[in-house]
Amino acid sequence: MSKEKKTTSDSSISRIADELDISTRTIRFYEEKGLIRPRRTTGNQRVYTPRNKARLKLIIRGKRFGFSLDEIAEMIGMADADPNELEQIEKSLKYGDVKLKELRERKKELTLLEQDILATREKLIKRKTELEITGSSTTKGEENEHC
Amino acid sequence: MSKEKKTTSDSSISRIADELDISTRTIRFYEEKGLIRPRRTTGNQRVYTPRNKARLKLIIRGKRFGFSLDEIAEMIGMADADPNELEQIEKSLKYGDVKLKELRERKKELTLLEQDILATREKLIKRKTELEITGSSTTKGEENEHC
DNA sequence: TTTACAGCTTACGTAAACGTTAAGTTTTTG
DNA sequence: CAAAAACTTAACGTTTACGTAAGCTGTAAA
Repeated sequence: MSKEKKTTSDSSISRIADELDISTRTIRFYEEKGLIRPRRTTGNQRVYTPRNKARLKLIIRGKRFGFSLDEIAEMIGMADADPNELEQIEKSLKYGDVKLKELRERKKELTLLEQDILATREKLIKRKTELEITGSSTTKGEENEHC
Repeated sequence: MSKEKKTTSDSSISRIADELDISTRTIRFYEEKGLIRPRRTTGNQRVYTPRNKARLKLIIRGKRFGFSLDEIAEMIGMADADPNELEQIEKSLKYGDVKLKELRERKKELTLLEQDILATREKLIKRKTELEITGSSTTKGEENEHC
């Protein structure tokens, strides 16, 4: 009976773009790639539900970890994938598991990267202190290698 | 007195490429960008020390987190930056700190992403179970939205 | 020594992920 | 109701991060 829900929280593409700090072009691009599929008004303009917005956030988050859009698509499921197809569900599940593993791998690497940066930091500070103490005439040798 | 060290562990570009599972082109490209600067033989061929190799690993690791090569360069320091320049050191330190913060931010988001995928997983499993129980005639309504 | 392979530089090609007009439609607002 | 703001599709432009091929040189093995 109540088919049209003016949920108020639904918003236009530019509002969403503002809120998520991305361009409208980017949002449309993600739609082109099949990552989202917002409803349209009678005038063919895009309408985004909070659900759609959450999905966009998810995409953005995935991107920050170096995943390509294609990878993200497979991770969170294409917007036009039929959720009634068992086969499709199985596939998504399997892919999700693989990605979870990858994700945890990266979690470890993240720590390693952090340590690398910290190590570089230490060396820089040491070198800095050296320079500050010895004044400025310490051009010993021609060792041109550093971290 | 002993200037030339044939450290045996030093290796050619193709060996390194193999070991790190990247192309020689990629390695040369990183050099073009100023990220590494290996020594050369008298015949002008590139020689990579373990140190150089470690640096490459670091670059690769950074890339896996969606950092651009330019960002990585600033994070770990350009290969041709003069380490005697105090100003340069200060700059690198500051940038490193910024990146450390970013990195920790991402660490948190990584967990969020993980949870998102787990949530999707749960829903998929639920849906799957539903489908398996009801046989195949559950086209209730036209709810065409999903995670 | 010769030959074949690995490496070097130079340079054009390409895919991904948008940016940027352009030209027309819809919706909002004075 | 008409102007202005927001939206639409379409298409070409741009940057990043390499791929690939050409043409030459150095180097290891027969």
